[in-house]
Amino acid sequence: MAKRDKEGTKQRILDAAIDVFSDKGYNGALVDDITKLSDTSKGAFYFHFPSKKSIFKALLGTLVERIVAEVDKAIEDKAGAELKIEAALETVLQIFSRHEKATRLLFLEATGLGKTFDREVFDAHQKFAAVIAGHLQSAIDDGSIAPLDVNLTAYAWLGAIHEVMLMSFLNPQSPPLAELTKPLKSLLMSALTKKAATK
Amino acid sequence: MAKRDKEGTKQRILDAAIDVFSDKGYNGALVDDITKLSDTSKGAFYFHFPSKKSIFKALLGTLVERIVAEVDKAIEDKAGAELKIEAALETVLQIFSRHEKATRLLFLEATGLGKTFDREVFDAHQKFAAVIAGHLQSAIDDGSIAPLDVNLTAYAWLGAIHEVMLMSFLNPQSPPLAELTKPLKSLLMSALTKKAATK
Amino acid sequence: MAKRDKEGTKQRILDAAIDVFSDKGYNGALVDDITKLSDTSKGAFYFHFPSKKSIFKALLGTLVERIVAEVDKAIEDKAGAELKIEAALETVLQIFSRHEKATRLLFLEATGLGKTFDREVFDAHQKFAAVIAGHLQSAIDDGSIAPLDVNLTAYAWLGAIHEVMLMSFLNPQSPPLAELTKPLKSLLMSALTKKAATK
Amino acid sequence: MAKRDKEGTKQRILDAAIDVFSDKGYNGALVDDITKLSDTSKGAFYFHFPSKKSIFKALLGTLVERIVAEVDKAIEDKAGAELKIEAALETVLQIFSRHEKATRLLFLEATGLGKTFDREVFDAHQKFAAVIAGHLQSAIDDGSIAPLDVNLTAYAWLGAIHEVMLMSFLNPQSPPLAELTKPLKSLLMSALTKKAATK
DNA sequence: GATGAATGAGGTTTCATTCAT
DNA sequence: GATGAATGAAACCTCATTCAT
Repeated sequence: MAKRDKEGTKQRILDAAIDVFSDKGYNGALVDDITKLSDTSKGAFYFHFPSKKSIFKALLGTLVERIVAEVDKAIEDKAGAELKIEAALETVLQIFSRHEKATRLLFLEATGLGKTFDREVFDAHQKFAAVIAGHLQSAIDDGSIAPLDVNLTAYAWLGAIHEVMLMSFLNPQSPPLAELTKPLKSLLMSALTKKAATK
Repeated sequence: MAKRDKEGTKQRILDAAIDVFSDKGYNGALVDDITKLSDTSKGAFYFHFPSKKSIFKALLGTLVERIVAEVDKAIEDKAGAELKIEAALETVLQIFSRHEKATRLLFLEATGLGKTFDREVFDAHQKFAAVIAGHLQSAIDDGSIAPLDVNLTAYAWLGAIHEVMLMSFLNPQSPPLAELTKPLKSLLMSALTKKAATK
Repeated sequence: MAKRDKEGTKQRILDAAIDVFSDKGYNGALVDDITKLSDTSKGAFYFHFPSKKSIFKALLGTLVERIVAEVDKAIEDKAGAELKIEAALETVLQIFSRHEKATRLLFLEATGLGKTFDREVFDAHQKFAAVIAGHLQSAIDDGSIAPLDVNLTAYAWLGAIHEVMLMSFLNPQSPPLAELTKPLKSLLMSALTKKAATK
Repeated sequence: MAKRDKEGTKQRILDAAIDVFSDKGYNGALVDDITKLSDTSKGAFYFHFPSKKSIFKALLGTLVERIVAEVDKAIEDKAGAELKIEAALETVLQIFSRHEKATRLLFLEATGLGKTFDREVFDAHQKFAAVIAGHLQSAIDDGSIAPLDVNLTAYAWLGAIHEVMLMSFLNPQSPPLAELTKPLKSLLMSALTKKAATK
């Protein structure tokens, strides 16, 4: 009906949904908010998605994959450089701070919904953790760092990142997320025992 | 059902509210659920609290203070021992895992509600962070550990703890939170540079 | 419990009720408002009155009688003077403007309650009309004015008075009720054909 | 029940609302009563009106305008005849007695609601008074009647009409409003000093 | 006589979902 | 495919009334 019909109604709805959900939380977001923002209609919404729940789940899945893919690609490019794990960490932080809304949605709004989305939240977090854990493991395998519980560490890192982001969102006086990236990376890295490139 | 208990009714409502909110999330929790569980009535609920929002806020405030107090006391007792900061960390973890419901409420259910409770969530997290930051600072001051950004570290730790707890809640196959306590503590501690009691 | 216990709890409640009802209307007035303003309690209220409805009815009856009595007495004193009917009219207007709250309650708040208080409202208006009609009749009987439908005239006058009062209450820029008294009296009187004291 | 009528639903709701409000008063009228009588649904009601208050206000405004317009038109037609003011008065009375429900709503049910609808009630009465005052002024201007306070007179007349209507509604034994029309008109007219068509 | 915590029926409003067009 | 008026279950909250103290 409007301008760029190119983009496709479904995509416009999905885009609007990210904004609305990340702004108001799952329950606070009305289907009407989404249709208004996307300049579509209730009918269009329910033509493309069977329910409000379903679009939220779709969003969770999609976003995780999209971000994980972006992280993977970015690391791949950067690799070879210093400690791969450091690159991974930096990339995750950068990408999270770039996709602020999506991240907020994945880590904040998706939580606290009772048992409704437990499965999806768990999966999402797990996928991120898997990326981190994978790179940690490689670093161990190639002897860059001393062995450690990669799983626990991955979740701990994820949590640390999440919390720092949360506080930066909530605290208007906090420095922008971008500025927190470097010190946070240092902090997390410092927990690793660097195997001195012996010899 | 009768006029019993005197002050008891309000407390019973608060207790029930913790259970219901931590079980179903803020929006999923019905005022009716709370009154049923507390064996009171809608009227009693609204006599003691002006709204559903208000009891939730009251709960957030109360729980933070209660837990922070418990942590403080526990650390005080233990103090003198090894690295105080280690005691603090261990205590936090223990207490969190003991007050599972309250913690779940503070760290999970209170999030994802749009901007409704931003202020309260922020305050709650800040108070916990302040405890951790405080002990980190003392450790720095007395030369136990090398200087670092105590604030950032406090939030990172809080997030790490939170995320590990979250995953342990969500993943039925995860080991109980209690078992994760020790390794998590080690992980977090390892980020600190212990000033070798030189010489 | 409070100061002038002399006045009696029941009376304090009745006084408060006039204020609250005339301020907020019947439905808008809460039993709690009345007990708060009278510095008593729900228990006291329901000890003295079986229901909210009942105190309102009691009030209607009481006020009408009190005001009618005051009018009667005032006229009696003044009588003999000029046209009795003019004295009556002036008195009614004066007394209404003195008991603004009671009047507002009787003529405004008591209306618009569906059929609930129809009987009482009808009675109240009728009693006032009867006073006016009575004096009109006397004036006719003693030949001061030409015969006319005293009943219809009485209601018309009552309505005219009521409406002028209403507008003066609602319109903040209206001159005070007291100032409207004289011109209104003239207007109403001018509808009467004064039998020139012939001869 | 279906999607029929297009614009019809809103009008059906408005029509039903007039009936219900004039029957039960504002507070006594339930939104459910209105939806039942209009054979629609709660959803339809709240789709068209944001609140119960709002439909009531809408009704007040609409009805006044509709009736005032009808009066204006009727007078215009009749004009030229005798005293215009007499035509106006007769018309108002006729129309009021024809729109009994609407009138009841405007003059009775809208009152006694505390300060909630003061503004609207004031406006409604003012608009009616303005019509009357306007015609009175013309009569003065063209020399038909002697000068007088047109505003005060307009309100007094409105009140007289209102009260007579009210009593006729409340008193089951009262003659029908139609029969009261003529005598009331005479009464009100008799207050005017007819400038003898001199010479 | 008085208190005020407690009751619970009932009211207004919300909002995901449906469906005729 | 899209529209948006309509549905109605369900939620939050109100407030007259009760009753143990």
